[in-house]
Amino acid sequence: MRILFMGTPDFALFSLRALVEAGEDVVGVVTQPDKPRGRGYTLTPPPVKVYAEEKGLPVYQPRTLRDEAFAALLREIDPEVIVVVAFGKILPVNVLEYPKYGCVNVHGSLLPAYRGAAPMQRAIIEGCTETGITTMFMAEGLDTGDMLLKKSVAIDLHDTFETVHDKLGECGAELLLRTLALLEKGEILPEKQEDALATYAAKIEKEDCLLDFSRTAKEVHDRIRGLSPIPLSFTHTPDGKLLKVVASDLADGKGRPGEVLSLSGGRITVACGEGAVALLSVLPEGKKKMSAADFINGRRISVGDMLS
RNA sequence: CGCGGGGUAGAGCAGUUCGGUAGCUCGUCGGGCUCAUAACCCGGAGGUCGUGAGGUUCAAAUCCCACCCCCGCAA
Repeated sequence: MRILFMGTPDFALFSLRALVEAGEDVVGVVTQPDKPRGRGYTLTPPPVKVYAEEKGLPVYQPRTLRDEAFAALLREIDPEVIVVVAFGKILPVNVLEYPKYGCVNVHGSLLPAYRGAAPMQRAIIEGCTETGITTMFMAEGLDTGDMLLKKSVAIDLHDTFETVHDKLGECGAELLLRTLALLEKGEILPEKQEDALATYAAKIEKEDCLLDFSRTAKEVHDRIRGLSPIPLSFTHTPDGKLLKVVASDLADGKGRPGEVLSLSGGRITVACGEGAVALLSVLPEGKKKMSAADFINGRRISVGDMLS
């Protein structure tokens, strides 16, 4: 099959790499335009572009898919199937309808749960013990298309966005290959989503990252790991400085929510509304990630301090 | 020139405003206490203070100049 791949970040790379390594006929890669990022607004290419160029694949970075220029490009490339993984743009109807085999999307949740932008993070934050990958045909609505294949992946108490992201990335790649193989043979049965059961995983906003220690220890811990290592949850030390939290664990103890209960064992134990969490690794404002032990040794925190 | 923080012993920091060759916590090494210990006590080692046969000065980690590197925010 002539495959046109559309994707942007690292998550999409798992799938693109799998296609390439499986010898699939990837005839083109569409990704977001380079964007100014980081200090000094350096123009940075998306990960998918970097990889695609390494492999000598044609890369396209249209500003919009909704013009005649892209329609013409599509006819020129003439894909039989379009694979979309974390692309970051909505596909217009004319694109959705173009390929003979349709547009296949790899989504990081067990649909219809967690439709939307941040399914992995939301699943962890909400304490799920299971999530997964769904491949589906793309439809006009947001992640509403008919489902093709599904595979679940466990989330354990110490998984983070990073570990789940990688597990699902690999799982997605594997499922994508199987989906395409079955699709080509016509041996796949699309299944409608039960819209009544749908939930949404909204994009992560800054306010999602502020820790609320009045919640239960489990909820605080789930939020910390669901946002680690990107973008990281945060709180503030008594001097008003930002303190991001990289890693945590559940702990024993009780006190006023946000109160630092103990600094022993290289752990910063903080009281929550119910129970306590131990901060194991942090990122102070203007500094780099460090262990809680290092932060403690620098004397930047004392027992009794309130984090907010 | 988007905003900002920083480069001082293996690690995390203080000291720089008011120049006078450096201190804290941890680690490490040795000794002690203890049934024992990641606990405690005593002692030690370890630093060209990012770079510059730079500038100012009797004297610079501390002031000035240039350069290199790291990081946070915002996108």
